[in-house]
Amino acid sequence: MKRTRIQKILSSETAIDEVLIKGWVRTRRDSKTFSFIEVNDGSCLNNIQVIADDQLENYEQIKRLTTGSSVSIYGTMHESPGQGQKWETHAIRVEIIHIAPDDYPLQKKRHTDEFLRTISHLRPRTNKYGAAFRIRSRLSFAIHKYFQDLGFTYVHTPIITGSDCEGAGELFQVTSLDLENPPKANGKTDYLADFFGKKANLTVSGQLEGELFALALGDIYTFGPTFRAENSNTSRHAAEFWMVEPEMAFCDLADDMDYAEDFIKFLVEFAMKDCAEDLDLFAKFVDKNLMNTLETIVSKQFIRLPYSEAVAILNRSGEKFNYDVFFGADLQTEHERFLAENHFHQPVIIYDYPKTIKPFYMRTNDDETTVAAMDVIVPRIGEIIGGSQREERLERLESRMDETGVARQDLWWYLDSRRFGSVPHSGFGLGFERLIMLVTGITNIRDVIPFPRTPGSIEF
RNA sequence: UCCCCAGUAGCUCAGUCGGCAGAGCAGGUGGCUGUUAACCACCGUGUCCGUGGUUCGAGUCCGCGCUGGGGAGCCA
Repeated sequence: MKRTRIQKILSSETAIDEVLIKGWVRTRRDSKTFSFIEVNDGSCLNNIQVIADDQLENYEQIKRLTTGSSVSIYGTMHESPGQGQKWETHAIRVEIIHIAPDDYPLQKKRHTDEFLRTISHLRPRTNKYGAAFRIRSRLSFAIHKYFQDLGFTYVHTPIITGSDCEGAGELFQVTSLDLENPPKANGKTDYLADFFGKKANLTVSGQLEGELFALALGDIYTFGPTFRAENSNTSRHAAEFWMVEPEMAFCDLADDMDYAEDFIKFLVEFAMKDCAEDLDLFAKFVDKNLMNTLETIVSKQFIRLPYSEAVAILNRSGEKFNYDVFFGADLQTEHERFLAENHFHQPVIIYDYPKTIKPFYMRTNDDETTVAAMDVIVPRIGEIIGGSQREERLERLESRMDETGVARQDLWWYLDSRRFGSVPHSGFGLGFERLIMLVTGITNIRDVIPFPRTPGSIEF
């Protein structure tokens, strides 16, 4: 007999005669002539309540079942006379697979997120983290569903890259050289002797390669791990994270913003429908205002605000900021959060930033001072998407590279895309962990990724 | 990298003015009960993060370090 997932049993409309349940004991309560065993198998948030009668041959052992122990239970399904659950299982046979000793670190009561982070190998066994990682899985699927249904092509851009000028932060170097004793040429490390014959790094973005495929396949997206060696110590940054980067040919900044807004709305709505039970845990215990926030995202049109107007609003606000706001200054977290949380109370897309604060590949606007860039700012998280229309005009692109100190010869292949059938195109990057934070109300990025990598921390 | 806060039992925390280390939960034993963060009684638990100092005496005050958290920058 095959095991039945608890999710399937509990969601059943009609009684299932016989079931084989395999899972882990969450808690046990003894009565006079029987014992209630709560079993969870990870397939859903809820446990199934098993009634183990004292007539069972191994009842003495059953009474020693501890939290965390693994069991296999064969029994019959019945409507539960008690409150709190529709179905329960009356055990015919309880096989104890493994008893967890009493130093099992997870207690039945609440633990802090900080403690659970020190036992990341066990935290998926808790309600909260089980729910978070089920949602993470469903949202991964939703990303593919969204783009595949629109006819986008999924592209696997490289993880190891030879270009160090992708323009987004510090890089992790990849090498097969012996770091204790590297080969030298003219007193310097000789990268000709390294694995690829030149310096290599982990990718900080698949965008540049993504553009090449958009200019061949039309609409593409990437979804994969991304690495930044920044010494960032915040609740919103990790050294290894997952990013979604769509890139669309024949697409201007307005279309780009339309996609970004529609995409976020789709994902939030998907989670609300598809992960209702898990989401309910977060609405109850993590963020009481979560459902309001999510409803607002789905129902309200995002505010679209040129950077210059954002600066004007901030200056008019009378709010005291730590950083001054003026045209040409990058908007700080405090400014973005003020706009999304205090001023508009909803997601805001800020666009047309001064070119002086943006990278070389963004398209220069007709005013010659701004570029066709956009950031999507959401309450509580801040920036969740950053994107732009790309500079498709070869001469403009080359002069921007010269201005910003990016060597043309290193990106000859990128420039080729503007040499042969160049077209207007746009794209953006969405931080997947930040999306999960938005959807669940979890406030630390370390708690939405199974085994977080941050400066000084790579356990598990 | 910078600023601020914290570190006491397996977990969550209290610890007054510098004077013998203490609760809840978890665990054990017994009881009660179609229970559901079950309940009641009893029992055990310590490198007070490390290190140096001040003091008759330091969990408590001071210096340094480590770890964790919050905020900022970098960004997704």
